[in-house]
Amino acid sequence: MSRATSPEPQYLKVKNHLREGIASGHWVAGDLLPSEGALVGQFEVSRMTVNRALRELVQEGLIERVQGVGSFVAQLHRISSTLNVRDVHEEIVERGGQHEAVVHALTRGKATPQQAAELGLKRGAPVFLSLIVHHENGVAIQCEERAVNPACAPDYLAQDFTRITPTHYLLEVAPLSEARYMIEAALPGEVEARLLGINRRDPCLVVKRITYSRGVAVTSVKLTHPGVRYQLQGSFSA
Amino acid sequence: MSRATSPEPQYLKVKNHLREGIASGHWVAGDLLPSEGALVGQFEVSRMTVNRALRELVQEGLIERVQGVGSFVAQLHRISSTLNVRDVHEEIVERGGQHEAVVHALTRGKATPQQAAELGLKRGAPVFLSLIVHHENGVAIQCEERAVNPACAPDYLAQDFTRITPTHYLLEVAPLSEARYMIEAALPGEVEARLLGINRRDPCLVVKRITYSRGVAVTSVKLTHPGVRYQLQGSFSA
DNA sequence: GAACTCTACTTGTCTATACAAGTAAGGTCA
DNA sequence: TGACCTTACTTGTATAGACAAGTAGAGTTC
Repeated sequence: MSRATSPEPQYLKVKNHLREGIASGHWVAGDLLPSEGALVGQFEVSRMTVNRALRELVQEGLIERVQGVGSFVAQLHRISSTLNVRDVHEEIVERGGQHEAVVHALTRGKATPQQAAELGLKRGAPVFLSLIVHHENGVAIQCEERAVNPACAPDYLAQDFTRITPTHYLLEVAPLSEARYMIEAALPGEVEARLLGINRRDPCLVVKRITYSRGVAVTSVKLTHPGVRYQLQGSFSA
Repeated sequence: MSRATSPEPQYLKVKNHLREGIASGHWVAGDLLPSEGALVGQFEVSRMTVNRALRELVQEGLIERVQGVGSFVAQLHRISSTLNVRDVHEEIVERGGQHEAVVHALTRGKATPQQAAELGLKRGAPVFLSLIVHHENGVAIQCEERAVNPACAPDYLAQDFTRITPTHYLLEVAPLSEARYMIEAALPGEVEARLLGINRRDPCLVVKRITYSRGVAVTSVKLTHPGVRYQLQGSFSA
């Protein structure tokens, strides 16, 4: 091998050795892996280096370790992956498309019982509401219905959401600490169908999300996408 | 508990200090964080300990580091989360429900062009096909249409899929190394509608997934769920 | 002004060592 | 047999020091 590229760090050698052994089936789920001491001897590196490799494999979910016992190949019976629920603006721009947002409503309202429950407010308490449709190259691809906790974003109603998305603005105002989401297929309501320019019998992919900042619910949002024009997709490697 | 809790490790103190500073907005996205040397002085620990804290924060996506420059608060403008695409059996059992699988087809067939492309086979090459409907407490909640690469699971057709799910079996036979998935809303085909006992106008949540083992495509599957009875959901904290 | 060098500071990796804490197995003793 | 102790081995954490590699800015030279 030429020395042009920087040499692979030692801890990566150990890590890759174990990763390949697991991927190839040399060790299968539940198997006991070599101890740190054994790997130190095999690779002639210090224990800290081996330890780093093993710790990172734990963080990646590939192995499990038990103090006093050993390291084992993790059970991989759940397929877990990173799904990015992205800011629609970034997503469109990344695809090379043109993003346009149309603000259909931006008002103060009273919390419905559901909104109150989601945001941790009292029924009828004031909330900020927005209804925005996002277009990609002129085609509507997302209807965004949002309720915002006024305490977290007092200036929400003064923003120009044709220039910055609510997602983006809220992440700046209230740092994200936690989120809950739900994905389902549903038929659009009358409003959504009209705004998206689709038939009421066309299936839609609906993402509902509540985001929290420092334990306080900031906003709940319902994103409705025409099923034929929008897919969530991703990939991962374990 | 009468026993005193073990003292918090030093690296966690550093980590939590930074995490709280970011969560509270003391540092916002893009800000320069204290250098390793500064944290060493502040916490009176060794540089390796500080380094571990910072490396783990990188792996968690909270900060970014540039050699020779410094450590910065990461831009958190994409909400990223771990979505578990679970084995339907585990999922139902965990909810306390009763799982039943009905095998409607389990045969050898010839790869359609799409199946061939997905599995990396030639058009018309032999593939194993299965069509299974999963019920929860007697109600159909998932229609599983699967094509399997015979080279990866030669005994696929001999399995009893009323006792073990294909997902579970295939994960045992071919260790998972990579997966691609796609989630969309769509109307069911005639077969899916009949098997799920729903109307052809009822929206469905469709998950398509191709899984790989050691770089070889093992199986492609289309999971159709009645929109009204099934949701993907999850949560995460950053 | 432009190109260059030097320096200070940063992160990236690695070592040798140390002690703590948890587990398992074997031996001892009542 | 059963309770206890010892021992060997494992992982978890922490240290002080070292060198490599990358960056930015100040100063120097042309």
